[in-house]
Amino acid sequence: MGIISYEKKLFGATIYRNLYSCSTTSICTSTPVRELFKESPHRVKLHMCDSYSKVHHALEQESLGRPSENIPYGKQAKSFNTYETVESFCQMNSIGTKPTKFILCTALNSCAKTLNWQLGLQIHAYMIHSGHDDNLFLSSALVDFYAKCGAIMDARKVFDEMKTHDQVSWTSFIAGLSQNGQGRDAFYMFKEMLCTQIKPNCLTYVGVITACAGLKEAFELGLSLHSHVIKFGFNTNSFVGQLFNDCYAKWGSIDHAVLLFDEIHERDAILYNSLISGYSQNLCGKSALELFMKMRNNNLSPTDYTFTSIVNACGFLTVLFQGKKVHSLVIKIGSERNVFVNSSLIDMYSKCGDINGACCIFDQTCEKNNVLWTSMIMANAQSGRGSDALKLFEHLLTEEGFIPDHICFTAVLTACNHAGLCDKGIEYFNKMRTTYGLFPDVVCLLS
DNA sequence: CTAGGGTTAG
Repeated sequence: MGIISYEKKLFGATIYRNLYSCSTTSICTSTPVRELFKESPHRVKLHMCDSYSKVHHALEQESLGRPSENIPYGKQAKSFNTYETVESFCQMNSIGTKPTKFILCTALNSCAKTLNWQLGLQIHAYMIHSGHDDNLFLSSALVDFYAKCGAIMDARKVFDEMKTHDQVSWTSFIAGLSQNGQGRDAFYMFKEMLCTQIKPNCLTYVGVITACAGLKEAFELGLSLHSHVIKFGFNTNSFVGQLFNDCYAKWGSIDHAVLLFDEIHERDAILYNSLISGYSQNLCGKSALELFMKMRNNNLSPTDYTFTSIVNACGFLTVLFQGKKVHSLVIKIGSERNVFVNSSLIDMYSKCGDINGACCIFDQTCEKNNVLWTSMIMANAQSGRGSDALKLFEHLLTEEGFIPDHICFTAVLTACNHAGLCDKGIEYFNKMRTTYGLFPDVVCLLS
């Protein structure tokens, strides 16, 4: 891993920076910008820039790409605006206009949404350079930016260095911790916030509930949070209601989830998706299908999320006719390229015994990933095509740089079992530990 | 004139 150095200019400020590789891991281990400003030859230096033409060129080479086609339909318009914001900002920069704190705030917000790490860093640099770094709005936006880019340590540093905190900065940081898998810390920060004068609002609750949903002792914490929410009257907020709905479904209390669902009167597609997924994950396929019909009767258009869960339910119920009907709707709505939907479809077709249907979906999917590949290996394995499954697996290893996980090995071992290739199975079982560092339980081999 | 939120697959 070599050291890559780069030079960036923004509004007359030049940043020199050394990075260990430009992969996303550098984001997590990055040095906070403020540190980089210390005068040191190998660190960042700030001085006046004489050529603005270089700026635009440098920025063009960065991650200012267009949003990919995978962005969910509903979010696309918003996302384009965000990209346009970044572009206008860069144009402003190239003609030498100085940005105001309002513009910086909007641009930083767009950087957070589009994960534009390089530009966000430069804005932070400019904030320090121009004395905007104690602005509450900008600091909150910065906390959000770092957290969204996965640099939670940097987010914490910005948060800690703020002179005063308000509702938004607390909420941004709590949400950031939660999004970075530090649910426990998010919960502690929430408790700390309750000790201050700043009162939480519904967005704060969204952050802390999401955090709590991923924890081991979630149920206990969730119940106390829920009573807290009811006490302060936030239970009528549809976001908060939906999250609890989701939590109860995740914890297996599907009855609780249904009660909550009935209490919410303004039901949007996401709320339906959430309960349909809850039914599907709790193996209540029939209820999932019924709710799906209800959703359609209410003129709510199904999304990729809906299809993924409902196809899953069809697979569980092994209702091929229903499954095919949903599949045609998938094509009609235009979700046939979504990798989540297609993994579910492959699984559904194979569970219903239609291996050719599964193969068709697999062949038609342009952007494949580990889960989709594993679905296809499993589909072959369970349809008695053990050797096809292994052929696919070997092809992926040699041609596609595929790194299998333990679920994939379960599929491979199932294939060996069905094809009667006991020796091969033991060979893979050993490879699992030696080559991939996966520690299987013996059940894997026995299956 | 500027900031923060929810749902999906093997």
